[in-house]
Amino acid sequence: MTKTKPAGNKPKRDISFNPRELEPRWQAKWEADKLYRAVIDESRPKHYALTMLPYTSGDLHFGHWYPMAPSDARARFKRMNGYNVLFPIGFDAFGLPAENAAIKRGIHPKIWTYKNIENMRRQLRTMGTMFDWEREAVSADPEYYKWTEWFFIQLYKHGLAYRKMSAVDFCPNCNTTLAREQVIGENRVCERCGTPVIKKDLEQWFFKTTKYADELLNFDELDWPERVKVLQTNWIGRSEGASVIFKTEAGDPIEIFTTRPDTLWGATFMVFAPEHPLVDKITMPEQREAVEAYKAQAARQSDIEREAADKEKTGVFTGGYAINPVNGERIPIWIADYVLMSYGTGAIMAVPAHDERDFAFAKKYDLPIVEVIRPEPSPLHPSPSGRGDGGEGGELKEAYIGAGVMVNSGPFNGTKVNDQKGRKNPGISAVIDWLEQQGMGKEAVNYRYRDWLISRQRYWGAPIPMIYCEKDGWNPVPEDQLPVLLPEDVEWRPTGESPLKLHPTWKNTTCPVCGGLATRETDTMDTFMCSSWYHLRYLSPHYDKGPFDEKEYNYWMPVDTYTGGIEHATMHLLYTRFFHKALRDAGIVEGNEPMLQLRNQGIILGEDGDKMSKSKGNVIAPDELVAQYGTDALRTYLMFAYRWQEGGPWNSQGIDGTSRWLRRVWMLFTDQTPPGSASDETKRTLRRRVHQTLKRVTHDFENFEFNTIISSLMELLNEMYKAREAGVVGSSEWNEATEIYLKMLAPVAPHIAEELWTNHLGKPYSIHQQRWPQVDEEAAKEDMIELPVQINGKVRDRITVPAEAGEEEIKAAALASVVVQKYLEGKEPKKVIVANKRLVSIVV
RNA sequence: GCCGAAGUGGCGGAAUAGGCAGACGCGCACGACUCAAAAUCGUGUUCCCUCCGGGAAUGAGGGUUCGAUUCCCUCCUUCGGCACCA
Repeated sequence: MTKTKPAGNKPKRDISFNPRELEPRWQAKWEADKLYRAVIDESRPKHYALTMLPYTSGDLHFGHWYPMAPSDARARFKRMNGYNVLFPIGFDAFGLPAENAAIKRGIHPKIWTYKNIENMRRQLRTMGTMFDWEREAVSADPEYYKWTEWFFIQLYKHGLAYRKMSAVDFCPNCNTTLAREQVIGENRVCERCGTPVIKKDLEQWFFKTTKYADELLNFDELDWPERVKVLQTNWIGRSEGASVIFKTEAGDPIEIFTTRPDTLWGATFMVFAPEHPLVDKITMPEQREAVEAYKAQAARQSDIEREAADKEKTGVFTGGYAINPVNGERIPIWIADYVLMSYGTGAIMAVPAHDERDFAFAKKYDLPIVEVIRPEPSPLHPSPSGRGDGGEGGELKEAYIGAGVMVNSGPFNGTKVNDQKGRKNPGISAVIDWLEQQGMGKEAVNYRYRDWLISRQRYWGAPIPMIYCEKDGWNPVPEDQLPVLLPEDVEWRPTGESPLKLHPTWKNTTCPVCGGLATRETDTMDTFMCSSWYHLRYLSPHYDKGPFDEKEYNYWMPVDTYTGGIEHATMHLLYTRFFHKALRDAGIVEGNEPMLQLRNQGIILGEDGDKMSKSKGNVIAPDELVAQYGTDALRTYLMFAYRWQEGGPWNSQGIDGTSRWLRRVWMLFTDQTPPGSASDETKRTLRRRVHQTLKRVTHDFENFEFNTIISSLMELLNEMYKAREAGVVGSSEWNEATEIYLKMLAPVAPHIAEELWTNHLGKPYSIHQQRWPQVDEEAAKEDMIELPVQINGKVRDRITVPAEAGEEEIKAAALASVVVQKYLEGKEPKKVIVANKRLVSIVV
């Protein structure tokens, strides 16, 4: 046979491609062979790839597939690159839906949860992931939550868990208190159920997350998305300033926090939150009635009403006065609901001339306004801004917030103030130093961040292992008595009250200190506590001498790559960082951060562009699609169709594209094509394309650019079809191409790659134990390069030159072009630029 | 109001370091195969014009540059977060 004619070379088609048959077959074999078992191997570098564990809702949907399948592909890629990869999975198994099912349908949460886990395990297996199932951990197993309880006790012993009475967020639908992070948006709704939360005064357990506020703001060791870092930074809300002690006329100290100590001389009144403890003491008899009425009204209002920024300010005078320490002025004390007890000290100095809120308040109640920062006249603004008549002594029209010079400020007159915060502002810095010398105040930092409220008035969670005794107060359950098991014989009230409270005997116990009668804490822990350390439990899920086996910890931790949704930026991702730092200080773990690299996937929307939800009827069920197209097609669709970090709407026709591609891969590898006699040039070109693709795919895997991995593989497949037509089959280049192609395919479509590798190419099982191929840089290089030639910015011609041609050579070739000559009309070009050997630009 | 991200064909999206805009795929159109359809294969597919050839175009406007999707400024739109935070 000489030149292979396409027509005479119709390959015999193997139409046996049947993912529904081959996928389960390989899944069973891999599992039987323990192919993905991850065990410590000091001879290889480790890679801990973690994806957020699913809640046991009972059904795996695209919200699970989308982070997991591409993460699996990347974990497989890492494994082929010589890493010993740990890619575990488990279940976040405590939580309210289980309890709601119990209330509604009378199924015990434990039964509901574990039945769901069974189904989810089955679904997860159909995904074809390399999860090491022997490391599976379930947070509702006593062998797991024993250690959740143990961690609580360790935090308690290190002073990081405490109990306090305060006004807390309460979800009336979920019937439990919530952490501040779990109250979402300006409507202040419950993170789980969307019900607006209310405030309640309750005594609850907290973790001292604020102790780590500053450290949590430091992301130096983290390769995390900028977005997450910004969200966490804003959430913590650090502001720098000073704390200053004012005094009441009776001499009681009033501590305030201010970011503008440079405006202290302009404080013309003070405002307390209505709940401030000093209010009763300073209120004069004549004002008592009005103050009480105002307090009552503020208490009745919801937080949403009260915190609405555009609401007109209201307040009442207490009759009491304070002394401004910097100038001895006697200034009135008001109460107003725009001052919140929950931020700072619940009391402020009001500087109406330089704060919008204070200005509005002063205008409304006709309180004095004293200017203490005067803008410096500039050529652009000859008259100081904010003034009604532009002149000295004129009335301010609005608060002036900007830079200027201090006036009416005693020793600081003439000091410059810029618009920076804290010590970066010379005026603020000078005043802080002075306050400290005078003993009137000190430099201070305030945070928006609050301590983590951990108590939940629910049954289906890890019990808080604390015991209350009339005599000895609160004490932890002795560690040798852990776990405090959830009782199973409980009754459900439709009201949602915790069955632990109602259980007749469970809460009765003995005091670990005096041995007398005592009661258990009946609240359970926030489930975010369980998920704050699950990555540690995966290390040794059945270990019973501690939460994890140190040998495993030392080898695998920290997590190298963490994937999951951004919705947890200020919840789970902040909690788990806090948790790790707290454990570090308790001497339990090492290192400052638990997860070094984080990547967030986007969201797959319904075909209509809306969020997938049962009520909208736009949910796409993975189970049906696996049955129809096979797992490989589904995995590759999810990688190909979107920028992974962004997501987008589901397109049911899109999956035909990847399904077709895999079929074409199958055809190319299974067609019986007789060897041909392709030209050396054809073989060389094929080899070049293979190594160029390999280079690109390798790069894209590292960078989570899954969509271009698939498109590169599609392009190469098209090239390979052309090369086959040109008779390249039978050459060493062809054999190399097929081998490299399947290795590149293996992480994304593990089943078809294995079938073709083992059963059609007859290579040694398993492709998933092969090494990732090396890029041959020489082979990837082009011999000849084509350069566009621009004349005055427009492409007019193309020239082909040897890849190693120098700039002068390229210039000469460009100027020799007939087309270029035509445009030059015999004139000399003004400029000829050869840009990075990618383009020639001629200016005439 | 403040902070952040993003705007590219009918659609999803590509475009090392400022260098050929629209790769790859979906959809659509036409053709081949077929009695027919599906599947498959092939060709075409940003828009406009006088269709040889030329012009315009990456949310809008301006700037830097031989050259801008990419850098700078102003603005618009969408999405996300925070919000009386002293």
